[in-house]
Amino acid sequence: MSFIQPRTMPGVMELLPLEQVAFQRMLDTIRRNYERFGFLPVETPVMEFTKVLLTKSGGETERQVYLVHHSGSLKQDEKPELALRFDLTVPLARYVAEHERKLNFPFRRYQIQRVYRGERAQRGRFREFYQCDIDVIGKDKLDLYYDAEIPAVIYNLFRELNFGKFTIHMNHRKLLAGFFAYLGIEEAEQQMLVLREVDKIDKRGREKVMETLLAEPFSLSSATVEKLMQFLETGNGRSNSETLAALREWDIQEPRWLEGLSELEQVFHQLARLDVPDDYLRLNLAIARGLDYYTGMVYETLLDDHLKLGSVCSGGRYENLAGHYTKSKLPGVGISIGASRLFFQLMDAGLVNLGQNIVKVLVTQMDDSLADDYLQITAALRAGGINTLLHVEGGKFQKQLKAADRAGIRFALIMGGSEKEQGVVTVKDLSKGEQHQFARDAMVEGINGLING
RNA sequence: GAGGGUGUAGCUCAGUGGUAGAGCUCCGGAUUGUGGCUCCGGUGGUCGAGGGUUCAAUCCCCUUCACUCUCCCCA
Repeated sequence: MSFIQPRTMPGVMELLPLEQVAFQRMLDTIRRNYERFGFLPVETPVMEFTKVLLTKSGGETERQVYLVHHSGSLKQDEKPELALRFDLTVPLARYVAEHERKLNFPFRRYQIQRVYRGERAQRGRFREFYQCDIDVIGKDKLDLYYDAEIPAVIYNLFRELNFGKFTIHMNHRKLLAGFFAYLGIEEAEQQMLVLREVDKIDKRGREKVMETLLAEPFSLSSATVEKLMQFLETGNGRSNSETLAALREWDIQEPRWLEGLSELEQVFHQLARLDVPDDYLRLNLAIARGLDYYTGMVYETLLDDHLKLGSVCSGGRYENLAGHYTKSKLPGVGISIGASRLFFQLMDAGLVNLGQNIVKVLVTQMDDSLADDYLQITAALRAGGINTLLHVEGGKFQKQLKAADRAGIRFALIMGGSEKEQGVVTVKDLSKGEQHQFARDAMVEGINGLING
């Protein structure tokens, strides 16, 4: 008998139970913070009509879309009617356009679901992964306040996620566009290419990037490159307010520049009022976040002690969410956390605590003649809201403790003949090696005290 | 889409032209009511698959599959 090799397709993240517990915790924290800021949950189907998904078509995304058909449906040479979503923004656009009349604007939604991309397998890169998005969508216009609120969400969320110090890097697309126009680089396409090059400074080094920009196909003048670098490095060694002041000194009259600069000033002003400490924020003129549809503020969040992970949360402002589906103009601002990649990388870096089981107590079986008591104790603990497991298999007591320890169960409840006589139970805290005794009728309170204390 | 790398035990990897080892894991034990440490013992591999050279291939050659990395792009 030959077996089929049990394996998953590459590019999916399948976890062991305790890892899953840790991952779930992370998602819970994200959800809790999103809700605290008044975002409402939305879920959309994994599949959408291909027509709906591939509106903007072309380029990288289309190449990565999984098309779907069921076994009876496929007519040869016909593009399947359905496809798997590759992000949550396009489904959101469809959702908002479809339910426009029933939604309250500004519409705030959060969405934590999996998306699918036909990626080449690579470390930390998935074909199926979680995105945790929030967006605020306005009708016709959307107050700049929301652009400030976004970093406030990030700040509160990542504080609670507790991955150490982090920095929210911010930039403004209009400021960039204005500056490029000032440099004489008018075409958006060309700006994108230059920005992409600039984005590689960390990887390739400043000199290399400058060389590239001077050479074909960019062929920028050395004066232009000089100015560009000077601009991009404005924030280096400066506080955010100093950077803003330094930008003012350029004295550029390009309208987009002025608008971007003024918006940045307002956003930083409001962020201070929202109690987001300035050292968690950084006006970084060099970040440009790929996605072309951003038109205003852009955000990237980096963990200070793990810069290699890259941005763990990014997003920005866009002019019109659902132009393909409705006449209404729907500007928005939002962010996305790639939870699967983030979790995977944190696990890789040893930053995920995998020791904690959601099961808190293992009721051990010291004495077979007390089996009925163990059943009652187990039921009582569960009734008291404590996640409890009964080690019905019994066996050597040592092995029972070992089983609890290995499973990451913190407490072992022990009751042998002597406890039975005294009407008490012994609770061993395996994480500390301490033992406590509680009266049978006070054990729930006692254990809860240990869990919370 | 372009270019590299690697396939030997559950995991991480050694190794030799004469059909294989280590560490970790796992299982059992070290006086029968106390885990993690230590010690002892044990399970476990058609050496990715197919073909070729050879008396003989895990090792050499060819093919293939799988995995993986970089670029691209992104979460």
